[in-house]
Amino acid sequence: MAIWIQILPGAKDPIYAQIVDQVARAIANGQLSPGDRLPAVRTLAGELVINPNTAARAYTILEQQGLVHTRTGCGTFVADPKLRDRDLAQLNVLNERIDNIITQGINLGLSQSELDEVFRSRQAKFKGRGEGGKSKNE
Amino acid sequence: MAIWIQILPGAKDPIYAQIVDQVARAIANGQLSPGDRLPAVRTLAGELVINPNTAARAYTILEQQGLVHTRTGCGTFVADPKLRDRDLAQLNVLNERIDNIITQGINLGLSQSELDEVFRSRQAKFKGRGEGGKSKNE
Amino acid sequence: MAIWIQILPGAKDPIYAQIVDQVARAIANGQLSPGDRLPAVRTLAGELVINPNTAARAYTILEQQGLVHTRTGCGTFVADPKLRDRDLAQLNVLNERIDNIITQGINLGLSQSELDEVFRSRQAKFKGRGEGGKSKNE
Amino acid sequence: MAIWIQILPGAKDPIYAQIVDQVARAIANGQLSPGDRLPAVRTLAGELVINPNTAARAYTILEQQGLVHTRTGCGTFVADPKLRDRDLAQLNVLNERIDNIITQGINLGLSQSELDEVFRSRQAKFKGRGEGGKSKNE
DNA sequence: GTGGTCTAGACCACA
DNA sequence: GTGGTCTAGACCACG
Repeated sequence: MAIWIQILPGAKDPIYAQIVDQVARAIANGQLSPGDRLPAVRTLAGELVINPNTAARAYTILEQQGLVHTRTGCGTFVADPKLRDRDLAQLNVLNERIDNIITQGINLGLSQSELDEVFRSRQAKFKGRGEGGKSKNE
Repeated sequence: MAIWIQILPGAKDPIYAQIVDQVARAIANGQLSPGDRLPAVRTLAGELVINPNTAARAYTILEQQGLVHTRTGCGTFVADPKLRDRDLAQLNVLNERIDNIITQGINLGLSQSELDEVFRSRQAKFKGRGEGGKSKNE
Repeated sequence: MAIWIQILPGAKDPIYAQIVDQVARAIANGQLSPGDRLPAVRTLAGELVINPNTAARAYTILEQQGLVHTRTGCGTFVADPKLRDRDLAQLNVLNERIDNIITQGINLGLSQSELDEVFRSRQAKFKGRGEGGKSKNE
Repeated sequence: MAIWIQILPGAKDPIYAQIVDQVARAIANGQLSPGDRLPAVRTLAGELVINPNTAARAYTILEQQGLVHTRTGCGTFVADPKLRDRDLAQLNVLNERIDNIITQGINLGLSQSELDEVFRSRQAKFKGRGEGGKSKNE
């Protein structure tokens, strides 16, 4: 698997955040599975033509989020979901972000049913994981 | 109506963005209606103890988003939703943000049905507007 | 208040971690109170004769831990304890660290009562905060 | 007794440190008694699927700490506690680590009594050794 | 070869 | 002036 991460130079998000987003999304939709190895920091930096520090920063954040685990001298790997700690603070962040989206949707003129439909259609693209029962108490 | 905008010291968003968010949300859930007048820039800046430039920047962004319109010498008013045109670029931004939320939810361990439930419960808090007729063809 | 942080060049902990530890300790024992301003990144870096990036990294970690909040263009301030999220994952880390300490103490030849006495004597030096009732449900 | 050491993929500590910690803890709580033989370096490395150098490094550190002694050609054995001398430098390290724990506990919102209770409850799990006579003057 | 740390110095957004 | 981001390039610990 080559490197599928893309950096948009004109984006408002900083480079390291773009990497974090794309890796997180790949994990969420199953393109990356637990145990999969991410490209080495220097490799990724070389491919994307960015500084290795910037790539390393993205990996550090992913590790803090519990999505990957890193072993010096060995590499960076997608973490096992069973080992991820559920962070209540992150759930609050999620609620806040959902409210912001609903706000934007309404002010864009979408009705509630339209917004709901949009949400479901986007969600349908994440069939790789997430369904199949409450993972909360596993 | 006094000023109900709150600047949170621990927030990650810059002050001007917090103002934009809260005004947009107030419009979305009906706390602010079309034609309502926003406090003057100087008034707002005085109440929140912030730099007037910061307050002015927030109003500028709200105007760019088409949520308010400003009459020099008169004040700033909530815009009429019928006059807002749906910006395709903004819809793309919305889709992008929805994908980010779904990603975060899944990686937090929520199933699709759980995530859907969370989305609906947050949406229920925006009863002021949004439902009651497709605004698509207005 | 001048800068009281000290960097030990021969320490095993990296510089940024030493700063984090000392600021966290100052907050814990009341030398720093909520709302107090930390020295600017560049100021601290200049005083300690380290790179500004290293100082900034320490502040970033303190912010992630919820001990300080940072406002670009304004500075870095000790956070209000009431606004700090209680992180269950951090409690697990705490338990792990306590087990490590007890292990080290026992293998050093201390009896349980001796170890207990040591713990209490160190704890007595943190009278600034922490006592006065369960802060859990406030 | 088979090998009970576990390498956790998500741990922040390097592999050799994880081995040191677990052996030290097993000695502290009595799972390993003086004279017990540790698995050979090659055996341990084979079972844990790690580099033999890594396993050897762990044993070297344990020997430097005085917790085990190695007889070339014979094996590695848990040392007799009577032969361990208390290292003043190590006691200072212990105090430093205790201070760090108290700091973290207070900043997590625990009161002194709560923190004390946590410490005692963890300590109760180390009943195998440590109590039953001041080892101070041995 | 892997990631982690540090330095040096630049540019930008925010207030 | 504040912190945030990025680059360039060096050194070290781990395996």
